[in-house]
Amino acid sequence: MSVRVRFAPSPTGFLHIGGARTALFNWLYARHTGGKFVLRIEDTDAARNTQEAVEVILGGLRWLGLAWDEGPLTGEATGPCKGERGPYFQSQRRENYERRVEALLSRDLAYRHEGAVRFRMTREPVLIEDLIVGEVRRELTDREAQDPDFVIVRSDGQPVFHLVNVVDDLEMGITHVIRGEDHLTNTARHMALFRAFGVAPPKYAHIPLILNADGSKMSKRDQGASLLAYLEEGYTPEAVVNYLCLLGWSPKDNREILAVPELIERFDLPQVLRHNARFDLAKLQWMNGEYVRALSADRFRELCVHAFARAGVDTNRFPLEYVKAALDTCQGKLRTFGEVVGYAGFYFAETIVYDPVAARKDFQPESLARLARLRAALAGLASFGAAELEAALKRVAVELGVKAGALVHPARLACTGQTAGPSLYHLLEVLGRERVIERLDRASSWRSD
RNA sequence: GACCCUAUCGUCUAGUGGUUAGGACACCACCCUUUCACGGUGGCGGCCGGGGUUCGAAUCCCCGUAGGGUCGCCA
Repeated sequence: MSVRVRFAPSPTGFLHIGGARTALFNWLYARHTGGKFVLRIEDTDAARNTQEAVEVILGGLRWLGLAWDEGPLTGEATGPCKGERGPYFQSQRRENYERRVEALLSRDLAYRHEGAVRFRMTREPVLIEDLIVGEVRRELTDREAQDPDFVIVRSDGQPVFHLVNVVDDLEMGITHVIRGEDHLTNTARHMALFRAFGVAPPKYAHIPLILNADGSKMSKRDQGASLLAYLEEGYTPEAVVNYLCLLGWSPKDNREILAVPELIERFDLPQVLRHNARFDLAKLQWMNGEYVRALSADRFRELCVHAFARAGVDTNRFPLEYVKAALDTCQGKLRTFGEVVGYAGFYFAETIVYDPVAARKDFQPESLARLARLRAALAGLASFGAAELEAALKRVAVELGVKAGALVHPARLACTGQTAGPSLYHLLEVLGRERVIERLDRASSWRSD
């Protein structure tokens, strides 16, 4: 039997990082087993579902590179889809639910009550054979013991999650339900529903949840909970995928950096952990840095330009060669592209802002006097290349009887406003004589206040 | 309140009865170096607690404790 898994998000206008990982695990499992990955939109709650909200999900999955074999092609519920088991929007599957509810009603497996339809839930404990958690014997809670039945169609006629989820999984031929552990205890209801429809339930695999750094539940509003935020802050999808994989799954051989083909080859359900994991931004940043460093020069520049554009800096105002040269001095220095704006913004700023603490330290009168000597030397340089600049600076340092650092630090601050940045000599070359002289002159008139 | 899941350095994890409990991130120190980053070397740091089982428990069992989840006419 060929594997069919699905990701079934509700379009809330938001793609949770935990949801993204659920999608990833489903996708990896499908690719690993040669099965199909289905995307189904659970838009039963019409009020808060919009086309844009669906696009957020599609965009997020596409960014991560999680291509679905079946499902919507656009955010429009009545729009084009691929796959033979559609529609893939629950809002378009109304008749399926009605037909199934009728079947249950006719066999007295469900009943009408105050306008709603309720399912006759089994009173017996339900045994769940979970592929990750193992065997779970789910007993009724005290509230359920009083009335185990549950609503499957609301009095307004809208079918409820438990019903639509099961009907769709059944009709779409889903073989493995890989979802968050928050659904584990709901699974008893779902299995009972499958049995009521006369079919064996799919296999279940409940994956642990992703928690905040402090161990609390990561909800929508928490920092870093939105997948989109990582796109916006300049992370690469490869790094996010790699990091997300390592949350709740382990290749078990101490490897950390794993490319997608390798993940597909090695990922499997038995190695999924059983305990929740906390989201560690510092590790993601490190991992992203690993990927950023491995990027080609072209892709690196492209992503830098995007980051600047998002920050409102239009690098197109500058000559292409200048932009390329400027960004090339940042290669290997960044962890995320969001950082490039602060790191290399001085290349594209009219007037730079000095780090106040550094200015008090590096713009002492004696430093400014040395800077004046450096300015004179640089102004007369025949060639403004990094090698010549370095030689000139060191020559001036010798003449002044100071270490190179006594010139390097004030010069860096004067030209970039910062204490950290690209190689000084290279950034001076890129900036060019005119800008450099201009910035050295401006620094010379700096006064503490 | 009831039910379910879980528990190894701060974090992510390896470990499945005998290991000096390993790795990665973070942190600290030193080296490299024009800054930063990278890289290198070293360091700090852990089996939640208590009972068993066993010649021997991080590992198996029980009880606590803690964290998470669920018990909706939300998904």
